[in-house]
This record gives sequence, C-alpha cells and structure tokens, in this order.
Amino acid sequence: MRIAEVYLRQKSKKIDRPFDYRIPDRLVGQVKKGMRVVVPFGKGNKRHEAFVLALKGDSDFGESVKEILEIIDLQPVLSEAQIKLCQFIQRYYGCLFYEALVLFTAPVKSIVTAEGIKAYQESIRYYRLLKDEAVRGSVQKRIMALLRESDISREALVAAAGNTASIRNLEKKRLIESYDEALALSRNMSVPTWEPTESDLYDCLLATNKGKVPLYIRCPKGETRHAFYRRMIEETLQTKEGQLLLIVAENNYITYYRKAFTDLFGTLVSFYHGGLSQKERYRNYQEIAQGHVRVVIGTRSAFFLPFRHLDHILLDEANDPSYAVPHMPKYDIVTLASRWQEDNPHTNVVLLEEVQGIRSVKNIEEKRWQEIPSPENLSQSKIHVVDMMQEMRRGNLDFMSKALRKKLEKNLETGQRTVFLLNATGYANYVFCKECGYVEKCPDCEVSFKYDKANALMYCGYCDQTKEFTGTCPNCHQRKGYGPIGLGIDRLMEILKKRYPEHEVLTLDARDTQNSKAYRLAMEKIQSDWQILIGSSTLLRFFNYPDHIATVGVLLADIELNRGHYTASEQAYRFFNLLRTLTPDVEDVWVQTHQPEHYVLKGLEKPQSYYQEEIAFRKLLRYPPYGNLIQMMIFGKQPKVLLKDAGKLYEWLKEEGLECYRSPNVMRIRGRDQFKTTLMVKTEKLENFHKAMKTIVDKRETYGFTSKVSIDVNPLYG
DNA sequence: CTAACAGCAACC
DNA sequence: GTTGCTGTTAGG
Repeated sequence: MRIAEVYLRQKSKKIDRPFDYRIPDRLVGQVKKGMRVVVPFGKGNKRHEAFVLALKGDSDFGESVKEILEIIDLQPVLSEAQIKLCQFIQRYYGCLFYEALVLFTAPVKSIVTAEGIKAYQESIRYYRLLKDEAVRGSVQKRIMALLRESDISREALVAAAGNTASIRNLEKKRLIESYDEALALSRNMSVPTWEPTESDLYDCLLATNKGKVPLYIRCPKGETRHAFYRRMIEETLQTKEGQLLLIVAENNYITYYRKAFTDLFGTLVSFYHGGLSQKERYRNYQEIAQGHVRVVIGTRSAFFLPFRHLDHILLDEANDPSYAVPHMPKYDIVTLASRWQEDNPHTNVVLLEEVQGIRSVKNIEEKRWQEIPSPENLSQSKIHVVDMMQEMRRGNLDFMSKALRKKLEKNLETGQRTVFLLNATGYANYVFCKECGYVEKCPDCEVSFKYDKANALMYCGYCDQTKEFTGTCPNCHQRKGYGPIGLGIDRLMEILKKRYPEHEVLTLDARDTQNSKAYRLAMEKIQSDWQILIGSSTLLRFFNYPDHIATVGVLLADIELNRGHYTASEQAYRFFNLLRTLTPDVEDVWVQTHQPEHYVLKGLEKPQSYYQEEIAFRKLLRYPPYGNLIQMMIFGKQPKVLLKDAGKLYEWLKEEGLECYRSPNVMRIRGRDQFKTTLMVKTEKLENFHKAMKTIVDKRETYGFTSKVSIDVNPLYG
C-alpha cells in the first residue's frame, strides 16, 4: 500500500479525476483514507492540497508518480461513507468532485502561504484548573470559580472575564493552563435519564418491520411531530454513542427547537445552520466528530457534518422547497439521505410530510420507501373553490367574491381573524397604457415591470433594473389611461384599509424573511392584534400564528397554478392544503380562481383524483419522477457570446442523440453584470446525459467555449 | 533573426 | 488551474 489515490482541491473540469502519488517511507502508516495531504503537481511541481481517497499497492503510471510531501490532518476529515457520497454527488449532479468535497469539509481550513499550502488544522483552546488557590482579583475569582466547575473554551472564558489580561496572569502564576481541544477533551458526558415521553408515532415506528429503506410518515406539523422528535432524541441518548440528525427546513425551526430542547438535553444537542461563524462551525464539526454532541438539529448543511455513529436521520417536511439547493452543486437532501441509507443500512432515515408529494407516492409504490401509518389525519377545515368567471358574469367585478366578502365581514364582526394569500408583491403587476396598449417591460429580461407606488418606481422581478414612474406614457405621451394594472399586496392593503378603516390590516412578504432581524420583527408583528393579514407564499414560513384565524382566502389561485414549472401544480396543491392547517382553528379556506375545473382545485376535495391526474400528466410528458429532466443554465458577460455558446452546446447534445430544448431568451442576472439562458434535456436514463457530457468535455473543441454552465438534475422547484 | 503571442496538451 | 511547448507573425 505505497500508492495513494488523491483528488486535488481545484476547480477545473479537465483534471477532475484521481491522481496517484507514492507514500514516502517516513509517512507510511500515517497516510489514511480521507486525510488531506500536500502534493507536488504539474510541470512546476506547485504545492497542492489534495484528499486521499484510496490506498493501493502500485500505480499504472510506474516511474512518473511523485511523492506526497506532507500530511495536513492528524485524523481523516472524510469518512469512507462520505467519500462514497461525494462520488455519487459528482456523478449524479454532474459537478466537480471538489464541489462535493467542499460540502463536507467547509469547516476544515488550510492555510495558503507563499510556498503553497501549509499543513494546518485549527483547534480550539480550552482552559483547565492546575492548582486551586485563593486569588484576590474579582475577575480572577470568577475565572477560578468557572474552571472549578468544568473546563471552558478560551472564547467563553474571555467573554466571562471581560479581558484577556486576567487569564494571562493566572496562566503565568501556573494556576490555570490551556490545552488543545483536538488533543484532550473534557466535557460532561453523563447522560441524564428520563421517563420516556409518549409518542404514538414513535410506537408506530417501533411496530413497523423496518426494512433497509427510508421510512415515510405522513403527519401534520405541530405537537405530534414535536413529541416524536423528542422521543427519538431520548432514545438516541440512551444508547452508548448513537447520533441523531434532525434536518429542518429553515433557521426559524432551529430557534424553536433550541428553546424547546436546550433545557432538556443540554450540550448533548447542538444546533447547526449555514449562518454560523467559521469558528462556531468548526467547533460543532469537532464536537460531532469526537462524538461529544449526540444530536444535531440543523438545516440542510448539517447533513455534511462528520457523524461517527449516525443512527437516525429525520427529515422534517421532506417536500419543503428549501431542501433543494439553488446553486451548484444543485443537490437535494431527500436524494442524498436516501442514498446515504443505501450505503449505510444501519442509519435509519425517516421522512415526514404533511401533504404527500408525487415523488413520495412513487417511491412508496415501488417499495423504495416504506410508509408508516400515521395516527393522525389532516385538518378537517372546509375548502370552497370560487369560480371568479361566474362571479364576473353575475356582475361582481371586485377582486373578492361575494361569498368571501360576506365571510370576511362576519369575521370582523365576531372578532375572528382572516388571512389572505396573494402571491404578488409590490403594488401592481403591470404598468399599461389603455390608449395605445403600451406595456412597460424590462429591457433585459422581456418581462413586464412591476409597480412600487411608495417609491414611484417600476422594477423587474428578475434582475435589478428599475425605471422612474412619471405617469405619462412614453409611447403616446398621454397621461390618461396610463397606469398600474393588477393586484399586488401593497395595493390590496390600501384597498382593505380604505374599506375597513377601523380594523388592523397587516402584510407579510419576502421582505419579512430577508434576514434574522426582519424575521424577528415579523414574528412579533404576527403576534400583534390584527384582523386581516395579507401575505405571499412567505405565510408558510411562519408558525407562530395566534388563535382565532377562522378563514384563509386565496385571492388568485391562478398565480400558483400557472407558474410554468412542471411542479407548479404539485406545489400549488401542497400550498393550498397547508393553508388549511395554518392553525388548528382554521374553519374554511376559500380558493378564488378563473379555472375552477383545474385538477388541483378539484383535488382539494377529492385528493385521489388529484394524484391520479398529476401522475398521468408527469407520465405523459416524461417529467420526473417518471423521466429525467436536466435544466442547464448558461452564464456569460456578453449576450451574443452566450447565445453562440448555448447554440453550440445545444447542437452537441443533439448530436449525442438527446432530446434537447433551448430557450431563445437571454436574461440579466440580478445584482451582477451577467446574463443567462437555459437549455433543457429530457432523457429516460440519466446515464445517457452523463455519458454525453463526458464525450463533449473530452472530445469537443471546448476552447472557444467561455460561458459557464450550471446543471440542475431533476429540478424540484423553479 | 528574435520577441511576442496565441493555441494547445498534459498534469499522477 | 498552471506550465511549457509549438507554430505563427511582426519588426528589424
């Protein structure tokens, strides 16, 4: 075993493959799979960081193999199972191996110096008591008291002391000393004991004859799930070293569980998300790798933490769009978790959904997932589908149907609350001239401008182009007839405030979830005393709704139904159903539409018919999960070059025998001086696409091809 | 004749 | 990505 197969930490497709290096005598026995090493690479023997993926006796490259220069890590930073998953990600999502590696090793650093890469591993300084003597200073007393209880990190100690001089002085007096957490660890490892919490779901899980496949539970959010998670955590902590990962859709759920679980389980549970600082990430990484943290509640990035004995992966709300990552590599957590379980049958993967997704239906049908009967049913709130065409024929031209208006006014009288869903931000969707028919459009994206009344601006929903609203048509120069058309949240707010001046009207849209501060403010806003709440799809990202929400009204269901993505109807179906369970109080949901015959709306009353139609539609057009759809985005600085490159790629894919479609449109990218266009490939076997791409990269004249390409394999949400 | 430079292939 | 080799060409 004198040869190591390594992958370089680099971003070029051309050398995205393993390279052989000899292990020098002095490092024999030390180099292990999953470790990082420094190797000389290329004509100039430049020092490169590389990951050891395999060890073997000899190499096909004979005398030309070079020697590993040094080791970066003392312990592997990637497990065998993680290496396997990296290879899967590279293959399945068509990304660089490096991109997959980064997912798993983001918290692990290396230092780049003038000579190349320097071997380096960050570690956390901890302090411990050496001699327990009385000290005089109050700060020093506090430090001693803290250390008497347990060892503590330098960061925490500095925070408690308020200065670093006191710590230094105590260190000088040899009363305390610091040590490297990577080498020595001390933490309270005793596991508290509980009376196990009751959870019907847990009992169902136990009763199920677990096969070696992911388990699926259809179960509403809220108490039932909470109790189930709690029981699962308790059971995990009773084992010797088992670990549990609970993945939730977003940070706010973490906040919720932190409040609920910290007191119960203390430091055995940690909370992880992408917003942590590098230091915090690193600490979590170490503590989990060393088995000190047994339970992690985190967002999708927590999936890549270095668990040692991962017994359970629980995926909360498995069809939540946030599990599909929008940037390269465009992986999705459900796919990765299922794959993980295939390679690691000892890990128990449990997927939960409130409204069943099409992918789940198929996987259960084909016995790739096993369904566990859920003890609870969905909300019983009533659904009314309102035909707005009929409403119009009857002379009601208002955006609100007579029946919904009646219900709203009844709610206002009886002190009940009403929520409206309107998935259109801003004041109006279009600016239009009735005299000459002119529509204001974004010059780069060819979509109509939206209107922001407060700032007298027109803006593009895709890029960041804006245009001043003058009130005069730039085409026919008339003021009459030129103005905003369509209903946006801001306009609806204005209208409802005018109609019901003595009632409190609130809005909730994407601006309220932009950052944690906005989020916190929005949560307070929701708790305040309001009668009418108007929200975009952002509504479902909150869960602290007050009591007495009697009615939810979807003002324009057509927006959700006609999004043009193949999952639009599935998302709409899920969305409308989730509105029924916004709170347990909801009595009725009103869905206003211009197409009452749409199978999604019919399906709200008869779920079976919805699933039948949806599956038939996917099968007919060979959309996922009944076929593979690859969406490719091509980026570039100049629209002309971009279109030329897209054309080339399109031809190449066609010549490889693939069913390929291209968009003639070029769009500007928000916040950047770049443009994009799209290609789409449909194929029965994903392998055919990967083969074609490999042939293109290897054989074609790709030198003139300067545009960047991102690949989205079976995009779930768009 | 050289210097400059793009085009290209290999990197273990 | 980085390096160095190759063929081409402008300039003297």
